[in-house]
Amino acid sequence: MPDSPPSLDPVQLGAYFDLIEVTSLLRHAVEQQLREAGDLSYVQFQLLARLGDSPTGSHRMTDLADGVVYSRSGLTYQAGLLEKAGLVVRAPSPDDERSITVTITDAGRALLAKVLPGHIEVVRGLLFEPLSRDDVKALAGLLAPVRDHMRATPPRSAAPRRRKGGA
Amino acid sequence: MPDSPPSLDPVQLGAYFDLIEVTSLLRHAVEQQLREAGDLSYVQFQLLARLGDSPTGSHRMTDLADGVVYSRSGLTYQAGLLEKAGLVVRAPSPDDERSITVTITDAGRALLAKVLPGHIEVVRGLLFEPLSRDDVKALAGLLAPVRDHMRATPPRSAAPRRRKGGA
DNA sequence: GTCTACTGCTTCGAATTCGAAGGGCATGGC
DNA sequence: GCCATGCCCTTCGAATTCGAAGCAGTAGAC
Repeated sequence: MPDSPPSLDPVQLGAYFDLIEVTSLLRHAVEQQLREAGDLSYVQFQLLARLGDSPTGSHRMTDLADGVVYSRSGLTYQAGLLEKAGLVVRAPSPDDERSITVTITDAGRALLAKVLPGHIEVVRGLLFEPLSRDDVKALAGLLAPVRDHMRATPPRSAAPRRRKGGA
Repeated sequence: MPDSPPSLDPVQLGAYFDLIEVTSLLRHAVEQQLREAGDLSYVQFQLLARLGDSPTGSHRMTDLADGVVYSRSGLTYQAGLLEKAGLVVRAPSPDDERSITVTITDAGRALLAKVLPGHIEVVRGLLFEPLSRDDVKALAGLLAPVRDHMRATPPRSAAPRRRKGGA
């Protein structure tokens, strides 16, 4: 069974490469800013931001891990750091006894509020500076379906190596 | 000195979040595929791909590091692994005695050829599946100026806190 | 009621990452 | 020619990451 032609369009290839490079550069810049502004790593910031966004200020561990695309063990580690720093609190979920609910503290909100403007400044300066309002709209319109598609796609396992006789 | 309003448009925010999530998911999927197909990390694959793309099959260490947005010490480590695996060769540059030229070997090219189809398959299936040809063109058209802008922006230091008085 | 399968989080060890510090070559001023 | 400055790569230590294994709690079958 012959593979499909093993190459992407030059345009696709360029888009893919640029996507990787752009996010890498953005991530490095953002990490540096967060480190300087509040001694936070990007993951930590993402976690705080996600908690701060929640109406209750809380999330389950697993949901947080899925939200920021992170391993569970890594999240345990980071949650430990954040808790030790007094930025979040962990408590067993009243509902599921095995579940842990993470809640942002006032200190966490304060730190978030402190670093957020600088963060946004970097993102705007690097990512949105060369884009018009319509450009951004177009970009958002392109990314949304991709995001949904990726979320829907079997997230982990499902190794296609499985040569099921039938399929 | 009043800051600009410290928030991004909802559209901008959505685009930013989706960008991060999409690349994170893509990266995880790609890493898993590369690991299974050829026991390569993403960085290693990027390095091999970059070398394979070069007309000479070679690059200086620094250029490689800049190309894949990586730290120099990290590159030294990875180059060591790749060399130990026989996928690349390191040699002092004939020109600059202090510079090291990394060259991909036949084994490196072979491995690259072996994992590339699967890699492309994953990228196409996750990133380009929900996008039309015109969508991809639009995406490429949006990312290119951002990439150039980021490249032009002071790559490392130069904390933008510097209120450039004159220029 | 009990057993089995599944979910949620944590611990553990190994691998990777980065920044700071160090050693060697190159370039321009004198 | 000689020195100061800067670039290029490497070593070093500390921090972060992940997957596999382990420990609970939950849900459904019987």
